[in-house]
Amino acid sequence: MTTHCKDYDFRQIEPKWQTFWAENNLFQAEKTSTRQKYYAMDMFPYPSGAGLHLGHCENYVIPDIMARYKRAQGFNVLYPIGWDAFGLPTENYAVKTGRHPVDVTKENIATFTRQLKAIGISYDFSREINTTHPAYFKWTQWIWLQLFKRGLAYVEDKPVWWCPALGTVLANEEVIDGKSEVGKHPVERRPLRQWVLRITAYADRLLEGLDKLDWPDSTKRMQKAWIGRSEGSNVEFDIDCHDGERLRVFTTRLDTLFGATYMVIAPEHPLADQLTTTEQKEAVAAYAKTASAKSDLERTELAKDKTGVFTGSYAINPANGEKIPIWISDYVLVSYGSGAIMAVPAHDERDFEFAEKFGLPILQVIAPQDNSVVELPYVDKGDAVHLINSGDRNGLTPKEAQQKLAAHFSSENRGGFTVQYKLRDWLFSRQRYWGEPFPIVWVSESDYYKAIANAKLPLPETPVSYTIDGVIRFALPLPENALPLSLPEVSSYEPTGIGESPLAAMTEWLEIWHEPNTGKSVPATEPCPDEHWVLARRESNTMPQWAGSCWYYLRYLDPQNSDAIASPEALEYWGTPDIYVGGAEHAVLHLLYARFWHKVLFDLGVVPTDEPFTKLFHQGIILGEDGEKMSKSRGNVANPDEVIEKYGTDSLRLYLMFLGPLEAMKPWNPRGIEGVHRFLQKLWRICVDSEGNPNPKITDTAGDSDEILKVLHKTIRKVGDDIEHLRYNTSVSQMMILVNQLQKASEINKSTITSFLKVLAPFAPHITEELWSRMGQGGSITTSTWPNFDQKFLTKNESKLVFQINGKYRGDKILPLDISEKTAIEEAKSHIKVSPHLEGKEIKRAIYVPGRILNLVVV
RNA sequence: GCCCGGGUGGCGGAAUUGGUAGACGCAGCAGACUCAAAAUCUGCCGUAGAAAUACGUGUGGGUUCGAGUCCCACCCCGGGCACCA
Repeated sequence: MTTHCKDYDFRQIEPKWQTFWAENNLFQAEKTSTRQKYYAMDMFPYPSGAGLHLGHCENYVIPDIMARYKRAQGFNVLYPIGWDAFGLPTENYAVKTGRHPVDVTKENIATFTRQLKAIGISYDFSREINTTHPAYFKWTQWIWLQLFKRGLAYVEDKPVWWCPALGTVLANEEVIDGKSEVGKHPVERRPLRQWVLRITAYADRLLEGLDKLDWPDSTKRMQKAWIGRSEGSNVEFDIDCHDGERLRVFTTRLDTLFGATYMVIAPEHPLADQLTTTEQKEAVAAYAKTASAKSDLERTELAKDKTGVFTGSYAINPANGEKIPIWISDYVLVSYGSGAIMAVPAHDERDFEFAEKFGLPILQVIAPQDNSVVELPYVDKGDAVHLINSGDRNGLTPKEAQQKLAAHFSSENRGGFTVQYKLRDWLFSRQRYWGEPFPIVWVSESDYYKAIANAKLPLPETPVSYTIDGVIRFALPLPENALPLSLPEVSSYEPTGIGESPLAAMTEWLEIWHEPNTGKSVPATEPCPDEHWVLARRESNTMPQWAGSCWYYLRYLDPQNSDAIASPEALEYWGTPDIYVGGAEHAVLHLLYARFWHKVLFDLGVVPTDEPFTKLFHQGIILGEDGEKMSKSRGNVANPDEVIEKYGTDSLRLYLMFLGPLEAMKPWNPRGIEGVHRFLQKLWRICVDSEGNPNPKITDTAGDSDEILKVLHKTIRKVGDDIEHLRYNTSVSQMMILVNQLQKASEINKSTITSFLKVLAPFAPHITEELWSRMGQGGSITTSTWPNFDQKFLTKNESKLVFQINGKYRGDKILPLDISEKTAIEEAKSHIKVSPHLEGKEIKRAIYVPGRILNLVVV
């Protein structure tokens, strides 16, 4: 079974056991089991051409150790792997090389698979998934259809990032500082027809759900901030000389209404034109033009200086009937609230700045209870302040005033309490080839009604429609049984350069006769096959890369199922991951999107729970030797293949875990790995003599010293405990302490060695398999059970008592735990190092913590 | 600007949550083995000091018999958000 090497030859040992595991399918989860399940998962990789880096290794080793540990604990463990393979880099590479993305993806996956096997990750490869396989994205499309059916998908003209150099649209996250992430080309805003998902309908549930999740606080906070729930009120202002027209604002400070001395609307506000007077037309048009040319970056980060223009119109403050001017400024965002605000310069920093710049009146309406003079803007709103200059509301606290005013306006049909979110609906389409096609076709209004009359389709209550060149088009879903809708073969992945995906040029695929019941199609250039077929145009946009990763944790449960995303039995048994490990960079995007989809699936009755990831862990970043982020340009990149070649993967794994807390940023020290490598060498020599035979000092009959047994059992307990709490670094220390002890021992009982090998196995699975086998143990250490620690070696009846005089350490002594304070003081007095400090002093006070410390306060 | 997280030897990091600061490892020093080197093993390794001892966990204060750990103020580093009314 074993190799025959005399020395620790990891180059022989590691591949040997990797093959053994694969041949014996040791990591396959049982489909059904009476055993308790444990589902470990890491964020599946995007199979790039660059291969694995150390960050990946850390990411995957963390749950691997957990999975191996849980297997040893008797759990039925599911630890799967898949590929998040749609995406721009592959498509760009395909464009550049003229190769098909499918082939490029295949090649990259082969590289990743080889590397993952080389680091000994115990994935169940029989459940491997790939988001670009039609059998997988059939279900991505199916989920999308369910969203569509529930009215959660709609179409909108939205300004998006367009990169002329790349000839494509980019996602927000692909734009950094006004430039494309790839190639650093300038980008600009362009309105394009987009699919949008109504994630805002789930804002409250996404927010509330966070409370019960075992996630890093920082990530929960980020999601909370991203959702940005804000409670306030709507108020509608009448407009002077525009009878019947009202301007609605959202405010969290309704109590300051009397101090609203002007209003501001966003440049894109729908009433902007109407409110602009003839005299102001030119100025407003000029302002709107500059504002729209500004990138988001300029409008937010850089534009500290307020700009704006007067519309010429006035609103009536409903609190006091005052006429107040309506301004246009880009410090008001059209996409939040109603795109208009009431400006209260005395109590809002932004309004204050604007009013100062344009000479608008500033009226203080909130003052401290004692009416002392305060500096403006004054933003306090607690119970220690009250209203002034507010007519009959004077003297109220902000809270009281808000309630009374909201109730008043509500009765007048002029507003009332409401909630706003920062969260925007999710822009869900990309103008790319390499993504999931949308399972809909665009048809005329009459064809739509004709089609739905006889076909059984996942239809929304209100049809989704869109006007192209004055012609209205309706989104007709494909029937579910027509899925998957695959990507057509194209001759070129070259972007069209006109803001459309390469699919838009695939006329044969795009313009079709469509059979609503079956989803069958023929090119529109052919004669219409039958009278109930309709003339249709496919959607040329594709889904973003996030789509496939929104539900992959469900597909792992039952990856071959062709009738459902997974069987109800699998969904019930496996539920959701017990631990999910991945980088913090996905804190709001992937992790929020997946929660949204999961909640929709819960509402549909597809999944039994309403949260996908109950326990989440972010591994830290591995920095370069210089403490900087690893990057090719810095030349500080450590390559895992090279490290494995030099030290073996067990050393790599162990060192990555030993570096420091798993969640911390840690610099890679190429020499540091020698420490853990020596540790494994030492272990090898303890077990194997120079001829390659089992070391004769290990026998079945050897009596271990008390000291060794204590350390062994402490190690068993500590490592188990540390794994459960993801504190692997201190586990490694503890195991080193034990090995240092074992090395000094002249004889060791075999059971001590085998117990220790089991404890080390999750961290260093290859060497432990080899030594397990050389110790004459049968089978695989992978299927052995975790050792129990014996409490009798861990309970102490004596311990070191530390003597302090006035809080300073002066000596210590090993003493029974249960001695009285009096005895302890006697011991201190007779202690050779302690007694001099007591000479001629009076003991004023003694603090005695049995087994720990005796502190004598003397004068 | 706002919200988090963190500052411990030459370095990565431990510290039972208020009880000997520096576990474990890297680097370094000395010794053993060796013709020699590497590897391996043994010992030392916060600063000052011959020692006793004193001083030491970003800075300054405080609470406590006792503070890396708790409280207040400040400095620095990292992350997130950034006109969200």
